[in-house]
Amino acid sequence: MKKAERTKQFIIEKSAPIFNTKGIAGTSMNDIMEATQLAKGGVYRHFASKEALSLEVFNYLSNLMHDGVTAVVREIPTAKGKLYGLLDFYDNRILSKWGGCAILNFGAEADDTNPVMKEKVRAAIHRFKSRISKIIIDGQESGEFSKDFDAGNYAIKVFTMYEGAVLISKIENNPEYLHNIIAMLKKEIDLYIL
Amino acid sequence: MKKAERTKQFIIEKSAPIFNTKGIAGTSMNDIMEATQLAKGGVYRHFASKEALSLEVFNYLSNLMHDGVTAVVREIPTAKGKLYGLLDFYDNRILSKWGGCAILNFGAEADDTNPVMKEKVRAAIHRFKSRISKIIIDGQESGEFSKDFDAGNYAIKVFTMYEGAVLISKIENNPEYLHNIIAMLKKEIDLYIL
DNA sequence: CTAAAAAGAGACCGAACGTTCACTTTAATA
DNA sequence: TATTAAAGTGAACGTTCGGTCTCTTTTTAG
Repeated sequence: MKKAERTKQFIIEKSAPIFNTKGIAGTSMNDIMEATQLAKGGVYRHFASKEALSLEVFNYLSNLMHDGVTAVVREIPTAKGKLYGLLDFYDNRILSKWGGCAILNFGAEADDTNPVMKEKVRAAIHRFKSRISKIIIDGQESGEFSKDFDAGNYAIKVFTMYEGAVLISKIENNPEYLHNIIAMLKKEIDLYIL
Repeated sequence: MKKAERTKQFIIEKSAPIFNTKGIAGTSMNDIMEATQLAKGGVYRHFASKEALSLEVFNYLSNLMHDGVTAVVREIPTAKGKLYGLLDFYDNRILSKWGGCAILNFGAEADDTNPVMKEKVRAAIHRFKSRISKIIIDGQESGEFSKDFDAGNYAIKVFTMYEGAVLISKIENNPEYLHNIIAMLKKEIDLYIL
């Protein structure tokens, strides 16, 4: 009863970097068997299909990032500090870890072919944007940020520049691109501090 | 002697939207046969492998965009006009056409697994950035733009925001995201007009 | 400790995969 | 128009794919 849940989680964790680097179509169940050292039946007892596993893997990666940011942001009192902390988190954790951003990898693969995954990615993007917007609006209400700070606009800017920077950094093998983009995004925050 | 080249080009053009939407791993040679109405041997006479075809498809898509921008930019005299024209081109052509941006699609799939494709994507990104930088520098030399306009920085900003905007627009089925990002990028140009 | 229930192993399935090649058809040349 | 070279066909190959199922092993509960 408890073993099953542990094994299931184990499979998800071992599969995550594989799906995130090789893609869903590019990952075979043999890859999963090799990574988990389980036989076919051992994997298929916990997941109905490769597609079901891939969905749980995306959930796992998405939540991992979300929870990581949550832990960082919770410890910081100011809105500016929260935004800086969030940006630093993405600057430091994404590139080296598990083959980059899951939203980018799964999103680019799924958008035209996989409506179920596409919806999951959509939800993850929404959560990402909402958190940034909320921090800004809270900061405005507490008098930390100017009312000119357009929360929605900035959130989208963070998302787009961040995803683009992850892409170019990975293709160029150079984390400086992401680092510079994060620096630009920080600079923009400072413009609206009262 | 001439037929071969025509057929080869025909295969590339028919395959391009398939690879761009389904990915390399997600595209089968049967898909290509169906799209071209050719038999296996008819395709394999012109391409040594699926991988070879995918590389030529990326070249084709990359050049298509590049040449399209070239044609637009050539007709416009001012640097500001050229940048606006370039941005409008990407705003209008990418989303509806063939499943989005090839750099994003092929780049996200290839970065961890396909060094040959990765290098091709790298070159395409470089060409993209170089063109934008050059327009800005020319505009500075002609006295149209301020020397404060950081060409390299802006080029990277265009690339990252554009790719991120394509991603979110596709996932959300809403071209407005890309449209708004293009508008933001245009606004930034205006800051540096003398 | 024993019995029942759950978890895992791995042989097996049909289908789909990328690729090859002997052959037929078509296009180019003289 | 006849000849020949090139282009295209499609059956067949071995492999790998995702997935199933029976059987063994391990865990859990009484």
